[in-house]
Amino acid sequence: MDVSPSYLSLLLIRKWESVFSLSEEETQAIRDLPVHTMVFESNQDIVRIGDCPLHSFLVLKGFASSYKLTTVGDRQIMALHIPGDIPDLQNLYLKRIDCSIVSITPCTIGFFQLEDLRHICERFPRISAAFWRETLVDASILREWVVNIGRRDAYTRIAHLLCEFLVRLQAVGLVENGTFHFPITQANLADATGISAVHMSRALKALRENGLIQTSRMHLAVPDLERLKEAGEFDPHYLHLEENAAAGFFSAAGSKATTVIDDCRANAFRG
Amino acid sequence: MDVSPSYLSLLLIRKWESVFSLSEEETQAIRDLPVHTMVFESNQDIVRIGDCPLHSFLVLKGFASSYKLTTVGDRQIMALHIPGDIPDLQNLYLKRIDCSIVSITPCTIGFFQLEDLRHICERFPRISAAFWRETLVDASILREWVVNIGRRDAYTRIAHLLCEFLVRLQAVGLVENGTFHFPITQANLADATGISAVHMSRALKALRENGLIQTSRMHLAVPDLERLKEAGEFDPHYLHLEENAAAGFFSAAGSKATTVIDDCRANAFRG
DNA sequence: CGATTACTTGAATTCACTCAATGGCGGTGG
DNA sequence: CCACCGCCATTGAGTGAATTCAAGTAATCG
Repeated sequence: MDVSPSYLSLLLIRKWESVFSLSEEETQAIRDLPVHTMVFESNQDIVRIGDCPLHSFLVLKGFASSYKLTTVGDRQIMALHIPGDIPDLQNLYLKRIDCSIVSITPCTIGFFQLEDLRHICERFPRISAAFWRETLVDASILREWVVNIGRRDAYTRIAHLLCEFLVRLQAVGLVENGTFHFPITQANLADATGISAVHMSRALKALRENGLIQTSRMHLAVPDLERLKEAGEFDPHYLHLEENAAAGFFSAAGSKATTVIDDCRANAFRG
Repeated sequence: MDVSPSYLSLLLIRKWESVFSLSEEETQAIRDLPVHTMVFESNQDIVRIGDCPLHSFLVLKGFASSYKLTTVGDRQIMALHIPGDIPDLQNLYLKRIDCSIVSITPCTIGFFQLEDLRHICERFPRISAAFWRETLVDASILREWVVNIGRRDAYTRIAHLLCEFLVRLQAVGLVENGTFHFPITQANLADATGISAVHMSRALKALRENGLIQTSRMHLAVPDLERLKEAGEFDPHYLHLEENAAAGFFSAAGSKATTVIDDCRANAFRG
């Protein structure tokens, strides 16, 4: 599949209009953002810790993760990125990249210049706020991860992570009947939850035996989301979805707001 | 001690000028931000999870922490806040507060209206960027916390936390000869590192016996920071300090940049 | 001075880890 | 088409780090 640059902007616009209704001029500015598409294999570093960033990128297809290595060589994943995410948006105003980002499945990535983005943010406060908000939601997810890893046992922790993943995928239309494409190894899940790969296998088995999940090679099914939420102590508030009322941040909002381009949604991510 | 509103703005200005050099107009806008000062006892909630925020606040004196409770009642602290921090800046563009913030020592707090802040950010892109950057650094710290809690053992984890605390305090001039005011209970430290209070006691003892730290009731001394850094696998890059070069984000920077008001620094926080 | 809170220490337990071996699946190449 | 290799997942056994429970000490405060 090929992905046109203009399609990229649709993704961004769609994502935000639930929160900020953008004017014609604003959406046009986003459309004009030059984007360069690239495809990655699994397990390829997209950006590396310590580098000085000139670009940022949007995930169009596939999953990626942010991670760091300890001096002992252990790996910790601190974020999972799904289509529609801008995993390294934080680099917009940070000089050095503080964590590496790697594709965990084959990925289609849209790169753009940070400088271009900074210019847009300077000119359009509302777009700036929309991007800013993205990074704030990411931080909120990180806070929940700290709680999850710090205070919940492996079983609960994994249930929580899977709930989060499902709900986020749902928000971009990648879940059907509680089932979604899930080509993520147990080793990756272990690195994301701070447990060992062996224990991950055992805990997943327990979740399976309790009927909370069904796993196949490439897919994961959640027959009863409510039960999984309960098992994972999952409360979706921290994801800050469905906050359309937040549009009120700019009460005297600009000119004519664009209507959503809805049909870009469903077909978008599915391969 | 009393803290004048104008003093608050000095704090902010000082903090940022190392990264963004602000124009007269911009510093004035910050000075004009109406601020309301308030004093809190230890262990008082300053903001509560679930509320809809209208204000944000700056820590002027004392320490605070962001936390959440699990359904079992366990507590996890996901951020420690020191003077100069704006702990809930994330609420600027999030509708609901996703974690509570509590004073862990007596605190002097400066409140301001989020609406006022949004207006400033709309008018001054560089101020917006400066605030934004604050939230990005907070997120970077959260990522490191995920690594710390997820992949390091208790001993290393605590050493790391103490290093971070020391380095951050150093940046606002609150450390003398490796010694700083540290009226934080072991229970709080335990909640911040995701271990039990009992184990915290044991691990601190080990750190003491290895000569890495000296504890007294209200103070903590680090005789050899390099050794503690090594023990904690601590690399300060993630704090994104000393990035003055980042001023280059706005190459065609505005009018005449203000000079630092240096003397506001040392006397500021000390009680 | 008694009450409360913070810290320490010991003992037993448990959750999760490491090490190690095995089984399954998918791709590759003879 | 089958044999082989590599990756991933599983399972068992033994270990270990951190937990809970419990008791006791030290410091602080009204």
